[in-house]
Amino acid sequence: MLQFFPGSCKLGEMTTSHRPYHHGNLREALLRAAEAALVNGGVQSISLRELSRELGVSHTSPRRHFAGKQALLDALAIRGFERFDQALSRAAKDSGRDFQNRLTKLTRAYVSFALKYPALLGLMFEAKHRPDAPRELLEASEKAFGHAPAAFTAGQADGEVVAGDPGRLSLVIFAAMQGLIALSTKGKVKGIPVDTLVGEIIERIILGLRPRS
Amino acid sequence: MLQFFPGSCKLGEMTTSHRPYHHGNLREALLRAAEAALVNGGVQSISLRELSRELGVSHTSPRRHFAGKQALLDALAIRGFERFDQALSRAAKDSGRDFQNRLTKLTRAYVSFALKYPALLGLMFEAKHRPDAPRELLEASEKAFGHAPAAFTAGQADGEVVAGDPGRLSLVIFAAMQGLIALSTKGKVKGIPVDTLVGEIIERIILGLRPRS
DNA sequence: ACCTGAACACCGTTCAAGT
DNA sequence: ACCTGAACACCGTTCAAGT
Repeated sequence: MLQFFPGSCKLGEMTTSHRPYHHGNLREALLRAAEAALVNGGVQSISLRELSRELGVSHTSPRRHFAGKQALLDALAIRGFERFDQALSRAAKDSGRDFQNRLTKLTRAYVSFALKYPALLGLMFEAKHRPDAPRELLEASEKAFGHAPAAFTAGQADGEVVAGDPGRLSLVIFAAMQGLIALSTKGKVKGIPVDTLVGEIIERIILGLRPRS
Repeated sequence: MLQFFPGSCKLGEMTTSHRPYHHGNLREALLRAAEAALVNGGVQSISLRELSRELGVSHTSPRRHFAGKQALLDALAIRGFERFDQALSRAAKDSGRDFQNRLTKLTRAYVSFALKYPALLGLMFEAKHRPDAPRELLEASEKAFGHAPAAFTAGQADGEVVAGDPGRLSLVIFAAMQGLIALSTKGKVKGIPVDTLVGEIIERIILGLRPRS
């Protein structure tokens, strides 16, 4: 499954041979192929040799772009966190200032991401929890996970949420969603669509977060 | 690291050779060695050949006890669910009838298990979510996850919990805990001990579960 | 029954060599 | 710079053979 990458051949770098010496953008191609393998057969199915074969390149070529297999997996995770951050940014932007609405939008974006890229999300968490996770990965993760606390800060300003550290309060909702996703298989838990459960859980938790009148 | 297993040599099965032909209880030994490897280096580090080497047995011997590597991992997961179920059973038994207390005990047992056997819990979930997971594994999982719904049923009878399907309501708390564990590394989230967070989250969620007066 | 050794088709990683 | 082929030390799985 060969693919074209827009702008992968820089000006003046065209080669005349039928099988070009340079792949053009091997790094990008490897990441795409690796994600495809991840989706199809899980992390276990990602093999540098197999990826190289698919891309018509020697099995040692990936070494030019990634220090090893783990480095490729980390790069995949970083891209995942960036994509995750974009999805949450959009959700936060599209929602109004109303706390419950904003939290619901944010949460649905989270769950939607998890259902769209389950294997990738698993890889992301695994990578993040590795003791020698690279700094860039941790930064990307922290950026993405900063959206919920921001919503809680706004909610407190509007008197919709009890006082307390926003990061700590938002943990409740994020943890619940993360767990719901972990417990679910293919968008359902015990036959109930996750989307339905999301609404229920948010309502329950928000009731617990409201200031006591 | 050789170990003795009580009762591993059945009566009359003793062999006189220095290096016995029969291992005695290879299945059990493999499972123990596999769990040790899991704890030390993760699922990736479990190798049938390496385990065989450790146990002084040929690398094809595991085949007599497990259909393949996946079967060994599944067996490990089933044992994990059984151990998990025992821990939750004990917690439910030791707690009184008070809903919040019982739920807290149950939840702490869950979190405690997760912190004690993080790699095993990961393996358990992974195994459970595999499309071709064996029936025995799913049964063990369902048994362990039945304790929380039971607590909710009791809570409803005492007027402590809103009406609704217990399994569905308990999902909130189980999901939150599962997620908290997933987000945490080594018992802490952002430097805050998970044990502290458990109490906070349970309180918040229980407020949301109380019937509106 | 239970275990073995050789064989097969894979891995990731290293390294001297090529353009 | 970027890529290659051979080599090394591993895998899981299969299979005919041994006791």
